[in-house]
Amino acid sequence: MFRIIKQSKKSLARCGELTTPHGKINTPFFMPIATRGAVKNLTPEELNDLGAQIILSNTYHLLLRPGTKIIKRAGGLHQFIHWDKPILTDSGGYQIFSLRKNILQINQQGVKFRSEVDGQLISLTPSKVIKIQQILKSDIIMVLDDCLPHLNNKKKIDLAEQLTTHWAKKSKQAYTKLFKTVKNKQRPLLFAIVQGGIYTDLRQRSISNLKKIGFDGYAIGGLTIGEPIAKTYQILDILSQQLPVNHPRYLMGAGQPEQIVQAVKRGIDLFDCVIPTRNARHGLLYVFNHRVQSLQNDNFYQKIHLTNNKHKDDRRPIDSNCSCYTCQHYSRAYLRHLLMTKENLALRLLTIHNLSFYLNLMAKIRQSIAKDKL
RNA sequence: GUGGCUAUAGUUCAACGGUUAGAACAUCGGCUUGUGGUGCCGAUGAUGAGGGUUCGAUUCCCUCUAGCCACC
Repeated sequence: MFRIIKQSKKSLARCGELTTPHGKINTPFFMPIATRGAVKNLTPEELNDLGAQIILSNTYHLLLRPGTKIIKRAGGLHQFIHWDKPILTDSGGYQIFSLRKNILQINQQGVKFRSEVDGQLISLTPSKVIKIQQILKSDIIMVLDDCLPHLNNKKKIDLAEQLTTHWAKKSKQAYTKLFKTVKNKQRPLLFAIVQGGIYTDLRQRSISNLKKIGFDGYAIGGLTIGEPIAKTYQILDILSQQLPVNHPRYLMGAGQPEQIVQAVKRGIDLFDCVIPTRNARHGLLYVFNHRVQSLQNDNFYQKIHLTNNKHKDDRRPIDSNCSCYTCQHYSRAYLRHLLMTKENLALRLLTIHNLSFYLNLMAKIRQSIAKDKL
């Protein structure tokens, strides 16, 4: 399922190969986000050309719309959205966090909440969430988890960790039952989620209990949600000592380019984040700083605010060293014009560039690990 | 040419005889971490010109200028 191809001699970074029903993924890898079944503004062909090996969709959002019935009739999510490579489906645990005010009840059984779409009462249980992801024909199934805002007191974080672990156990039971008769190669992977906030002892307890249950991969939740970044790295340092070495590790929701590099050095294999796609839509573009070769230096990239007046008549591309479609054909002046006049083409072209940057970053990371430079 | 209406920020509109003339959009700058359907925060920026009444006028009066409408 997961094979480590190269372990860096310099850090805990490693290159790996993750096998799923819809193909293999070379890690470390970044998953573009397709919450509702589409990476905003791009076609699957464009994603493929950019080098995307896997995308992330969201169980919660797809359950609300269009609903499992429609996707089931379409033959699964891959067929429905015309993407034949792997898909990871997030469980909806994060939406418990971000949509907290819609929650009516949360306990060992699961969570009850009002749909923000039409107000109807919806309940999710750990096993139901696994079942939905089976219907979607997800390649990597995430367990339901309880992710609290980081400012909560330790007692609450403690309870959320216990609840997450309890749900993980229920998830594993449901998963085992559902896929009992499925051949190994057809079987989706099941990932657990480590919680415990910024508390070392809670994180350790979380990992220890999840390892006992046993999962295909281990995700780290509840980080980069507002805590100081030094704290994030500190927790990652501790987690990297505890997580099973031969299983893939996924840092959920992070982050900025330098954060990805730092996490890779601490043994993380998978990432997802809204930053490249969302920032592209708001005119914040990422470019490599070609004078800085080492990814160890946080200045290896810079950000361009395309809406800034200084780009008004700039005939250069966003990055003259970038080979993406956007940089090959369009000037900053034109792209700024498209953005300022709200032409849809701007969103598409800028998304192409930022995802190109992120996917190239991951390729550079893999190359650096191969050469023991990271 | 005659009559009427209008004149406030780059634009569209508020306001009131009395603190520092508001808002939206635009512009300028920043933010966005498992995406709550293109979001959030902040900044710059105005009473057409001249005179009069008044303690005080963007507000009331007069003249000029400009625009719009109607009539000839």
